[in-house]
Amino acid sequence: MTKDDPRIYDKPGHLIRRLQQISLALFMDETKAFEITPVQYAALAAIDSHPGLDQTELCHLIAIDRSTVGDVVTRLERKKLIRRTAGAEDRRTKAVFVTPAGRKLLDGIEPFVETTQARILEPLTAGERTALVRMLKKLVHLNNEHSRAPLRLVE
Amino acid sequence: MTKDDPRIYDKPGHLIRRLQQISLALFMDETKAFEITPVQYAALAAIDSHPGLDQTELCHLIAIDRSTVGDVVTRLERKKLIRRTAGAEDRRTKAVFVTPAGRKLLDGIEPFVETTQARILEPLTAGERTALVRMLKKLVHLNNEHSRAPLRLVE
DNA sequence: TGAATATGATCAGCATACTGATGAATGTCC
DNA sequence: GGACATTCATCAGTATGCTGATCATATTCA
Repeated sequence: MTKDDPRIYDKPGHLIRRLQQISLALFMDETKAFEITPVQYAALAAIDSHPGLDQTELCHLIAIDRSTVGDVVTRLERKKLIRRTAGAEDRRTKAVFVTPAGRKLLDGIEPFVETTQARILEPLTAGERTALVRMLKKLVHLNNEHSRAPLRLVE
Repeated sequence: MTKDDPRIYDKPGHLIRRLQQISLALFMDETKAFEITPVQYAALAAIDSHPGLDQTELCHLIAIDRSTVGDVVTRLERKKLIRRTAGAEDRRTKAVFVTPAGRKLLDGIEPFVETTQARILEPLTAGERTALVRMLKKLVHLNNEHSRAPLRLVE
């Protein structure tokens, strides 16, 4: 048979889903010694750059849903990579901080994260890589408001 | 603050995750009257093109995990969009077929799926769109084996 | 001040994915 | 023919991500 169904293949949506699967698999393979997921890594790095931010600020920075950030933070806390304290001024908030163990993980994992990114783009030429990243940024920025968790930078 | 953390933004992996979020949100918005997800749509279209295929063949066609395909098929069956029968030759397998209701949905949803794809790529120029789809295909094909659910065409 | 509104965190429920295990049926090789 | 391996579907467990709701606290405005 081998009908290349045009309703599926060729579709950007389907290709994006596939690429996300592959990107995830490469990250997990490359960083398996650290037992951390891409989202957990993004959260940890963002907290490291913005110590004491609350969960809502965190989900704006890394563009994950408010309903998801609680779970992610709980897992990082369970692994003792971050700690959580009740907000000082606003008692509704919880401030998050990277622990020494978390900072150690961030230092150790960095070269493997770099390798992951290189492996994702490996099939492309140097020129294509630059063009792709440029277009991905353009798409993500200009479509930002279409996701429930739009990126917002902390002022 | 507004530190653009280079450990996150710029990274292809992060941009791909964001784009997948946006792509999903646009699909769900555009096709909400049909109450179907992108993966369910892909499965339905693939079954329509290959009547009677089994679940393993299906997951090779649309590149989802064997552990996931069962859930997806169950949901499509519950909505009466497909039906499942025990395999004739190999009694381990379950053959799947699109029902008339499923075919009707496929016909009705098609223009909305097209619109979704256009909305995803809307921020790009015509030339960029072609280039992006070409690069996505290249990445997905050449990285195919890196996902647990590599695409395989039915012979 | 006090009521309405907004916001932060959390929860329940659903859908997608992954890993790894199991049981049933099939195939292979000696 | 029978032991062994393989394959198909499924299940348990974990993680992400969404919708929509709830509760507590803050803020705003009449």
